[in-house]
Amino acid sequence: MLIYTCYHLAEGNASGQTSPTPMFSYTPQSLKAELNERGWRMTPQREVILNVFKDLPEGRHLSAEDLYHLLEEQDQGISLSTIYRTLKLMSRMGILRELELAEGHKHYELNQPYPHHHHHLICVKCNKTIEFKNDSVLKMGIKQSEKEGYHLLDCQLTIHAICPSCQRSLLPL
Amino acid sequence: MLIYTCYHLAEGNASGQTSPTPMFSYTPQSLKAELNERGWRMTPQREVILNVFKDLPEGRHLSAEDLYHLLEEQDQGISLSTIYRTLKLMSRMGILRELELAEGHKHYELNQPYPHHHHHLICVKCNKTIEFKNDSVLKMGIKQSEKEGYHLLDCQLTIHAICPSCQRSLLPL
DNA sequence: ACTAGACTTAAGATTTATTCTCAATAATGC
DNA sequence: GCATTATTGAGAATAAATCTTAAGTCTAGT
Repeated sequence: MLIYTCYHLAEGNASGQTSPTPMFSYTPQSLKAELNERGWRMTPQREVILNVFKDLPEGRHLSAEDLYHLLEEQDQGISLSTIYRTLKLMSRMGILRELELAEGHKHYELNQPYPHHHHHLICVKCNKTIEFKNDSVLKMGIKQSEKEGYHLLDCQLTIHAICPSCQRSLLPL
Repeated sequence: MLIYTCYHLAEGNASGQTSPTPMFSYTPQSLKAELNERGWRMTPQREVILNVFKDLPEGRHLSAEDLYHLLEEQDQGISLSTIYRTLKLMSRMGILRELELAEGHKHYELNQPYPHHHHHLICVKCNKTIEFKNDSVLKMGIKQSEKEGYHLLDCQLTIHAICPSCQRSLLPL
């Protein structure tokens, strides 16, 4: 069920790993399998949330509130506590990545493997965000975590900067 | 007063830039100069906070609360609002970098230029954090922000992973 | 299938980091 | 020096995220 793993990029994939494979494309079935393996359970809520992220167009990401309202509109309402718990769970499993983009709250997106894996360039003034890809960054993340014996979940290069139009603007900060 | 700028790493430094130089070593004097240039003011509180970070050993980083208590102990107490305002200001100026390490709150450290610039590998279970250096990541950050015409402030590769001992542990999540 | 037991959910209260408000203070430019 | 205006301090206010608890539901084992 392993579709693309980012390890394809690594030279000496030291695999043999039994623990969850990072940056892997999940289906409801594989999610259930992995949850059960750890004594956890699949629930309709978890499936709904996984599917929302799988259907999200590339480059879209959601906050907990966003997801809550989106599901409410679709009459698939899930409580906010469950949303928060599930986002955290799926991030820790490597299914979602937690993004710290604009101020104040986290956003989530599917943790896509190579070649969809990408990074963010953020304007600290207007919060405009540009996504960009860079395979060598991912390679270095893999190398570094292997070197320390860590099991990679996510690897993101975040660049804080000031965009051209904000450089021109006279607004403070 | 420019000591090291990370642009030394870049090939075609397109400088001529008048706006604040990123990843530059600040002194109270240069901070005052830059504040005044923008119509802002130097204050004793800002100087105290800058100095705390300059005196911090490499690898140490502080939360707003940490800084508040540290200054309280040194009888240089500064109000929490001012702490928060100053940390944000200095991050936006590129003096400090905002780190999203453990859960729940931000940490700050001096935004050191090459060759002190570094990244973080974080265990999502125990929050153990390893710093590592990688010049090419910085180079790519510079390249990417130049390409988009952004003015670089900070560039950090954050790797979320599970450390060896947490891989062995049976604890949930 | 059925059942027991453990995990999960919903709802709302609660916590905690961070921002906001506003009067008093102090840095800056003239 | 002085007027102007940014900044501070104190506490109130906000907002994201977590916790609590009872009720519901998934899973493994019979």
